[in-house]
Amino acid sequence: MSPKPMVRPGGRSARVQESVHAAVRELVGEVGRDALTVPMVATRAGVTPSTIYRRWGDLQELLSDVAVERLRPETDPADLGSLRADLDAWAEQFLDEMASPPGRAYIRDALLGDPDGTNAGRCSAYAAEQIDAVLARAVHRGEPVPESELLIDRVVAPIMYRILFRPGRLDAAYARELVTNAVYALQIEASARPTRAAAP
Amino acid sequence: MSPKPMVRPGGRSARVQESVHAAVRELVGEVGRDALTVPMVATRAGVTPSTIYRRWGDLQELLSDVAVERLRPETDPADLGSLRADLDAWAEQFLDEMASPPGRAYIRDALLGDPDGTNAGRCSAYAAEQIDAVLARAVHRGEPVPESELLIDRVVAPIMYRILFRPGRLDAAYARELVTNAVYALQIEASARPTRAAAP
DNA sequence: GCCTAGAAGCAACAAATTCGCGTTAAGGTG
DNA sequence: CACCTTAACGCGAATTTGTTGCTTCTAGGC
Repeated sequence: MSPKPMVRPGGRSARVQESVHAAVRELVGEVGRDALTVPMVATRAGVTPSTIYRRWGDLQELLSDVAVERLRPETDPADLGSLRADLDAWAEQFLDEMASPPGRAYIRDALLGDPDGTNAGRCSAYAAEQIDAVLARAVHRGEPVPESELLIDRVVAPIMYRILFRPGRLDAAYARELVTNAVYALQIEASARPTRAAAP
Repeated sequence: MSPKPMVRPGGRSARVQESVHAAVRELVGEVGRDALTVPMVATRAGVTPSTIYRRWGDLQELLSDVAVERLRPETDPADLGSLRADLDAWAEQFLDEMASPPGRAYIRDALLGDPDGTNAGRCSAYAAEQIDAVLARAVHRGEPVPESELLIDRVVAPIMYRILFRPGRLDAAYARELVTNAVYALQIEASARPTRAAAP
């Protein structure tokens, strides 16, 4: 389906892939994402359109590819000494990047040209890896930690849902609030199950 | 941008809109969503292609339109006598509909051809309305209720996030779990703080 | 240094999209 | 109720985009 599975790792194929990706990035900056066309990208990349059609199928899958590439976090989450601080910082940065206009565009593109959900899965995996890294450090420090699934449901999901479905704005305070609630749930769980629980 | 904002409410425009929507629904069933083309829809609807291009811009925006129409809930949430029961039932049905293959397809389409987020906003509004209806009934019964924002963050968002980004399955137990946790948070809040009760 | 096969180029073709312009018919007005 | 105004539709030509069969190239294996 996605005609891109195994690009020959080296050689001409790799050069073409890189050249096409670069062309997309340049042209998005120059003429805007909406004015892009496959022939335009092909010309800039110095390849024939049929090459792009054969390898990516259509413009959307190509853009999806490029978008996922850009959504890949390039740095590990900062280590600020405590779970809470790490999560706050990570969530704020995550929200910032994802809710920014280019971030939103990348998310949309990634979902768009993705018939089988591969690219979407990759995006959620990136977030999960970052969270796992933070949790692993906390475990190493001896702190109690929540399930990473809980953090995905309570922090990542609401942010993404609002970005995709709701018009309103998102600020760092919201990210911290989500983290607070998630961690608060942890404290409850840790202290006692029944109705009454200690306040922080 | 979306050339559909003010359709002349009655008369020819309305007939064309209905005819085109119907053509899309029929053809999706007959040839499949991926084989659809604008000229094909136009022929079936008895309209010229340029009409569709002028009014919807492209196939994606048209599909987005049709998808939102289909995502509109057609019935009020059931009244089972308690907040908890109503929420459980609603969440299960919501998950069922959204996570089903056609549901996933509609969600994707709705997001896809939606440059300004109007249609996405409509989707989230549908869910919010349903939840508000459930909450309003609970308030009327004198039950303590959570903010509807909390339910959106804790129940709707995780479901939608998983549908869009994660490969795994979703079952009714997951929906109930989300509701449980959201309502559990309410109990904590209610016991730790004084207020927030009925005021219809 | 050959083979082999996947990938890219080329070119002709088919299909989709855009556009100018004349026509139709909602909805408002006197 | 006849008349106007104008958004929306139809038509067809012009342009652009997407597809396909075949050839040529080259990476990777022997």
